[in-house]
Amino acid sequence: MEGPIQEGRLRTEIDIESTFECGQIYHWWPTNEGYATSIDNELIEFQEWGEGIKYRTTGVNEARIKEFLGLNDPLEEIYAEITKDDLTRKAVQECQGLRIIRDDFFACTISFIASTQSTVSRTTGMIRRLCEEYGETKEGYASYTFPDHRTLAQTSEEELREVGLGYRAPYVRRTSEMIENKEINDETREMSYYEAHDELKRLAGVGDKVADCVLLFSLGFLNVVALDTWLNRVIDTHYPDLRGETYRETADNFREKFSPYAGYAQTYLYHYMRSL
DNA sequence: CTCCAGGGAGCCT
DNA sequence: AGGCTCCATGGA
Repeated sequence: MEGPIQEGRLRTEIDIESTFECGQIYHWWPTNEGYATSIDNELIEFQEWGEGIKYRTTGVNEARIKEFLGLNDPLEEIYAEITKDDLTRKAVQECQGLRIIRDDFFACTISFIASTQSTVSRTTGMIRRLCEEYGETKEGYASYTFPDHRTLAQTSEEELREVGLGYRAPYVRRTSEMIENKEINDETREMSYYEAHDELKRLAGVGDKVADCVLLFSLGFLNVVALDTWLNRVIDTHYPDLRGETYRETADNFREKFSPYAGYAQTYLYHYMRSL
């Protein structure tokens, strides 16, 4: 985080408001003109620009910025694949420019462990306080880095509870410890979906839903869906034939219907339903 | 006061 | 494997 300030512009279709506020990332802060966050231990701020976005950063390179924001995802092709009915058409229409990010693995995992049995706004508060307490910032930036696994592994459960994690505090601590000690195989990007899913579930506080969030919002598995209360409601109300006996069966049915971009279908439906 | 929130772990059958 | 209960805590 010591490099010179770098600035740049990217011509692309993206709506940074929905991209940051749709519940796929929690370590972000509002600025006068846009959004501040961190990527891989460097700070960055984005704002809208006529033909796309502009940014300034302490050192994230452009390729990583494009990957982070999902700018390599073919939006028009994705829209064509996931608009299968009036509901998905409406969701795409209302959320135009929402992109799925590739968050840092550790930040994403801890964030979704914190999100369980809570709300997006409360989780955002927890994660912001966690970053403000254990991460780093720099003059001129509104954001903080996400604390590293070593730091959180060495933080006590009581201290973690003070940022509002509640009963999730021991999970955050234990998972940080497991990652710090390389107790899980970190080659998940090279694995099949089921293999990677089961590997992630070995982490403390990570079950089916959180594992799928990490696969989708960090590891680039765009055909993965996270079955939460909102998507379950959407399925029961609009796609009852997709309902299976188990989490896996239902998720597989949904994934098959919207393949190969079921994760985009899920994220657009989630954000659209929550905006009503 | 009760209920619910981007669920998961532990224990039981 | 599948079902039940408890887990903090803020907001409605």
